[in-house]
Amino acid sequence: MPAESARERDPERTRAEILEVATREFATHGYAGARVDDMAALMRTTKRMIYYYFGSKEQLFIAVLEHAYTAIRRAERKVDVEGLEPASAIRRVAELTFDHHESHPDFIRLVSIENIHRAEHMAKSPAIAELGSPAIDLLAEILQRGRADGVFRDDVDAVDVHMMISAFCVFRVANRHTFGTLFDRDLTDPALRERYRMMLGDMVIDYLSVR
Amino acid sequence: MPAESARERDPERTRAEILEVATREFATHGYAGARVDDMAALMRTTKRMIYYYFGSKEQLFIAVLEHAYTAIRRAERKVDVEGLEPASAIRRVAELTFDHHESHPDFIRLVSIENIHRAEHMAKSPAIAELGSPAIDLLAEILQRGRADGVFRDDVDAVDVHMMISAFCVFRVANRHTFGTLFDRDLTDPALRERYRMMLGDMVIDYLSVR
Amino acid sequence: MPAESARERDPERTRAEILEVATREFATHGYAGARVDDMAALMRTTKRMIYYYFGSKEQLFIAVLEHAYTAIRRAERKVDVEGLEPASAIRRVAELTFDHHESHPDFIRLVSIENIHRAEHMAKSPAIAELGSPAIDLLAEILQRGRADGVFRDDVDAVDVHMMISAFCVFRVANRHTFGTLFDRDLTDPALRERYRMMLGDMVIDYLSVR
Amino acid sequence: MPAESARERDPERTRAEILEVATREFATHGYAGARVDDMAALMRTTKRMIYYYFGSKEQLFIAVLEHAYTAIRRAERKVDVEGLEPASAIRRVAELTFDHHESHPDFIRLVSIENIHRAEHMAKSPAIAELGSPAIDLLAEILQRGRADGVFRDDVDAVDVHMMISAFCVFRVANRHTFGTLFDRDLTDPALRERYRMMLGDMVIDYLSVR
DNA sequence: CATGAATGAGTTTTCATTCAT
DNA sequence: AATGAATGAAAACTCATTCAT
Repeated sequence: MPAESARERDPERTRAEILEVATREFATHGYAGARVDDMAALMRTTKRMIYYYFGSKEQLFIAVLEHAYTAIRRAERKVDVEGLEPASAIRRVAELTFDHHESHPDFIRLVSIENIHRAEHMAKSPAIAELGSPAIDLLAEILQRGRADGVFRDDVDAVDVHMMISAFCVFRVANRHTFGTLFDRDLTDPALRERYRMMLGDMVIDYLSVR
Repeated sequence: MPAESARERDPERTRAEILEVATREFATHGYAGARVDDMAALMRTTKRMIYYYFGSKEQLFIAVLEHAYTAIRRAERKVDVEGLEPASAIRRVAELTFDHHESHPDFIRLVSIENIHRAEHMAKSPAIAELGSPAIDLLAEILQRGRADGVFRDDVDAVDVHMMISAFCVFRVANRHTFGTLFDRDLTDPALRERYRMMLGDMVIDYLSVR
Repeated sequence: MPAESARERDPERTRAEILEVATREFATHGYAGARVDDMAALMRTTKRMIYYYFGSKEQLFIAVLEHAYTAIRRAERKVDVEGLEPASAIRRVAELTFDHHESHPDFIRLVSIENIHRAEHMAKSPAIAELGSPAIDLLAEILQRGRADGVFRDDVDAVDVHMMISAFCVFRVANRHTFGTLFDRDLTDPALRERYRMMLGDMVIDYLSVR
Repeated sequence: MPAESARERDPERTRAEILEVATREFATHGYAGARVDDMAALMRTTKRMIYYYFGSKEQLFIAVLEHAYTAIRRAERKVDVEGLEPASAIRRVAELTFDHHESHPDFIRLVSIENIHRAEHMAKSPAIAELGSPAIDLLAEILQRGRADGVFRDDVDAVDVHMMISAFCVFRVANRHTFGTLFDRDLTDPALRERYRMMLGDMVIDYLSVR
């Protein structure tokens, strides 16, 4: 067994640390604004390792995106709406998205950044495409139930609902800085969290429900 | 009639051209990713003039933000909801935002970019703060009317409604690339435009209306 | 009589103002460090005038030097040592230099700056050469008297004495910053002025006097 | 034996070479007048390395100052006046300063330059402050001996004497260009060196000695 | 696996000077 | 006599990436 030196000899852990630091740096400064040197300075390993494991700044960014999307897809797969009536089920899916974005602001920022770059990096990642979209599948299923029950309108599909939910959740986190500056309201103020969480659910349900 | 020489003597025009090209470049590549050299190459004037008029890349970006926000605030001030009942008035405000974002994708991108930078540039611009928020004022007025008529719920304020509207409009444009890649739906497809425009109005009205 | 516009129509005064501002800026920042733009910003007239009157940054600097040297030579010509015995006369010349340097720190700085540039600008100015050196002439005369009286040593000439005096006076002002930082003594502290003034006189007289 | 390749792998040597070239360039052209590009052109390494090792032009200049002051302080610590009577000891210290300045004109120029900048760079260097002032300590000790012997006046301290010595030595080197131009005497002419060296000693001793 | 040193090509910024009016 | 706009050349500084060990 090798001596426990300061320098890692654990490839998995080294890779994970690079990914973690890179996620933070890309999310904080954007793709072009992030510095490979700065990342290296924040690691126990050296800059050379970033290239050793990931090849280039761009590939590192792609890996960061893959990692972030894998996490949210995993969370989506865990939602359990069994036994819930359609409206409550939709609300639960919406709240899961709300909560995930609340607790993963870096993910939101990475998505904004990737949109600035027209999703060009994501397009290079087969891994992300392969993740599928559990939330869409789930929403589709709930919508169908709701329509069968006659409680949901039938001119809207799962992708639309997902868009509506995401728009609300993403905006609250992604645009909080300009919004807060312009309208003097911190959308992520913990004191307002429950209120916005409920507003989201109401908004989606009110829209979907046949009156 | 003056010859169209390389050497302009029209400061207003020079300034305006710089601002126009800079808006495009910043919107396209982000703050860090935009290149002052590239901007210069796209102008009739030279890079030196950018510094002559704006002092630095950062101040240029601030000027670009000011210009963009001035435009949307001006549009907001022009909305006329006189004679409309509250629900229709709200819908009109929502549609104005929808239309402005539809026709100013660069503005949306600049806002995303500025959020990546935590609104730090905007904070340095007194001009933006002084623009006020005509949309908020207008929404507040309509909401009050609606509540007086007993048709709107009373646990939501103008800033909330503005957020709800903006979230939908901004997301559709700002996140269309990742959304399109992941869910295979182009949110800005002209064929879908009317549908989303109506969805937005319905969403806001359904949410606001007392049942 | 022309209207009293903000813009000068008094060439002499414009020239004088440029020279005054330029002296300050060159003295403050050095030759390379001084900025033509900054000078212009500190004037009532514009940058173009600097070129109109002086042709270039270098010629402006030369004019500044000429102006400064003219002033000290004029002061030197005014010293009156008639009726004073040699030692007192020498002391008076030394004190004149001391006082002039005390009250013209910008001159000292310009001289330091010109030495950094190996006196290359001064060499281009016939005007400075034509000023002569009243102090040297005066010192030569006093030295001769002193030697004739048998009170002064005879292995030293006027240029040496001038050097000795200048070294003391110039160093005190020119090197006060590094000296003050390193040895925690402000050589230009007004409280120490009389002391150093006397030290200078004693030093020169003690050295010159035959024991 | 390693080949003399363009790509050095000897950081100590690289750093030393940068410092050496930078000293020359700053001393020759002043702080603002020195060009980082020019320095790079004079090295085996590239401009990028200057920033790699020193971070900025200013920090490079500070390092140059530190290096220069370290050298003179080291020389001062080596003076040995044991067994010498006070007057001879003082003379030896003065001559050491004279000789060091004679052989380090770049140092003198750097000090002039730093004074043009009001010692602002030096102030940022803790290293320089920590060097202490061996010459002052030594002079203090000799002065005390001389006063105890009744041969030295007692109204002058070590800092004053150091100033007097430095003024003479520094002026001769620092101001030789303007002085030479104006009075047609090259103060650093080798033929005059012994004469000025003796003049300095005489000057200090004559001044200090009780008659 | 791991590393500190090194680098070419670019990136922002500055500056003395000149032009058209 | 005077001016605001304009500029080419150069300056400081940065960055992703690679090399020798």
